[in-house]
Amino acid sequence: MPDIDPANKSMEEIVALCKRRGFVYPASEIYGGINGFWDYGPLGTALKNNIRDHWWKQTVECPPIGPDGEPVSIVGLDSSIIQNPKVWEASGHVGGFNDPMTMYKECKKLLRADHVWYVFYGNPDEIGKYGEDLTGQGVDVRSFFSDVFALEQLPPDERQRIINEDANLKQALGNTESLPFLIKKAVLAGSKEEAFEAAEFSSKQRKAIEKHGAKPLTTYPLMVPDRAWDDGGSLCPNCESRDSLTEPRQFNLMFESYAGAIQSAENKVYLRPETAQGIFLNYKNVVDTMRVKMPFGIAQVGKSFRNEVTPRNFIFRSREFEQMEMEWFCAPDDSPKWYDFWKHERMRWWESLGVSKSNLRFRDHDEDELAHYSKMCVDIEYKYPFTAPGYGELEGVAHRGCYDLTQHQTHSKQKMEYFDQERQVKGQKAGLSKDEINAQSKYIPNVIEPASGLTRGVLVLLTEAYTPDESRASKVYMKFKPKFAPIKAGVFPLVNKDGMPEVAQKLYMGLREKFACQLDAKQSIGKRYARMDEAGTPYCFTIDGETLTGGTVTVRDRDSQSQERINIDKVEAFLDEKMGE
RNA sequence: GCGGGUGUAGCUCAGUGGUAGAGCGUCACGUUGCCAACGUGAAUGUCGUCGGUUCAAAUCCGAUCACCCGCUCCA
Repeated sequence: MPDIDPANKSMEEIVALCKRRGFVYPASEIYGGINGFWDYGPLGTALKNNIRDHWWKQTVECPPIGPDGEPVSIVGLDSSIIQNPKVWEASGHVGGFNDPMTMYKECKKLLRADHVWYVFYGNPDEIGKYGEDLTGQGVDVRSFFSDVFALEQLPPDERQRIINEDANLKQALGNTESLPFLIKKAVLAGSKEEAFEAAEFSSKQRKAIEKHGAKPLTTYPLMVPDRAWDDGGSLCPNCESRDSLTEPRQFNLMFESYAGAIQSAENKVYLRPETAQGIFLNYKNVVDTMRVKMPFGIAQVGKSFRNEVTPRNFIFRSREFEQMEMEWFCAPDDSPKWYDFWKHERMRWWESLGVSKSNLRFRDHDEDELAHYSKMCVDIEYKYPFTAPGYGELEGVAHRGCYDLTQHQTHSKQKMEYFDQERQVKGQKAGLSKDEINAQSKYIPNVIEPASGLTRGVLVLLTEAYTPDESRASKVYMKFKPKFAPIKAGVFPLVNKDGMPEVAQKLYMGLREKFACQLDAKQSIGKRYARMDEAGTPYCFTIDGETLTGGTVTVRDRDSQSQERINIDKVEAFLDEKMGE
């Protein structure tokens, strides 16, 4: 029984085999490579295409049966990588996710600046020198903090009254994502405990603050995310050194380019960081032209681009990668049912690729790590050699609510509402009022998004297939499920004479019309088997003396290395059957 | 971004200042009777790149790039 635990597989050896056998090459290698990019060789391309085709077939052409016993309906799409830049403003990718990073000079710990809280010691005049638009909402920081500190002196009831009357404060408090909201809520609360409650700090944030709180602070420490000042009273949660933060650096996570020959701010465009937005952009087109009705899905496979801070771990995190995403549109009140359905459906799908159950798991996201768009999210994780005994993300199934369509409705001024006629009819039959019927049948759909990394899928199948075996000549073989193997069969004359090559040639010519296969008469039979083991070819057909007299060939099984004889006329049917399994 | 490590033939690696090496693989020819058999022969390198020191650099120094490990990030 081969060892299937990725913890015992060496990433380095997998990378070496990938190069040696033409699965994955370093990109632009002859120029010294380029950080974060990889090229897929002939076998890697075949493997990737096999996974992609299977996903497309199982998602678009032959989708599963839904939880109600009805077949689900999903259509395909191939949207442009470059879209109107407003798309990324609406989606929140511009602005919201250019995470600034900051580092403690003392201990070299790197942090996301918005995960750092800065502690002020309470003198509004001091703070005044940072007078700038801290809030991003046109609120001058000097007067803002003066206001806040003035408020702090007042009894809670009085504070609340003033906030209610102050349009500026109200506005700041209106946006729950905004910085002033957190600050003000924290400051205006009556105690530290209350501040935590009021500011709705997550457990993680709380912990960081608690650590600061161990130091002598004023009664109401101000936790200001998103900004660093060299003299701003910061305290490293790691080494507890004071005031040693560097200026936050802007990390631009989207690739930029210019549409048109002249580079200027007006024609700046972005390479998409996810395929999903292309689907949302065409949601209306699909509804209007494809006779789809709720619930339904739109699927897309394609390249995406992210300027990862640290591309690492082979093709696991590269800056150019490929996604297989499906956006499932449904009525809001049906969304938990579909979230649950797709969560389990996607896990089944990965298992159907031959990935061991023991190497896969679900991981539900904590509330405080959810993305801006997401209500619920679960990752399907795989135990990669470089994460083992831990796991790393392979696919995310996110409940995106109506976030994206609402955003696009707001930004584009195009109606994204769906009128659900089935619900209308149902309402009429139930004798509901017109208003009630409208309320139930008019809605912006909710979206469940199973988004998997195709290139991560390649990595998983490579890892999963990689099987060291000291007992065989190649010392290792790639145990792909036959359906996904880049080469399905080898055809070998046992020796290159006595009419065997001619028979092998004939068999090969027939098979190649249907299967990716290779004819090989060179060198010893053992070498040929060994080569096929490393390429992961599941079956090898060998023409020997008996073929010439009895019309049978041997089939050599990659995994067991055992042989059986079958009639040469049955080879195609044999492969057909094995590929279907 | 930081710290550590590595970089020599397709792969694995030896080579600590004096002519660029081995094993495996690849290719050709011969052989072959089911698991990298054997014989003969062949191709393959700006020693990651750039610069410096030196009569002389794969080797010493500096910079840079890529990969690996750890930290960190990953919408």
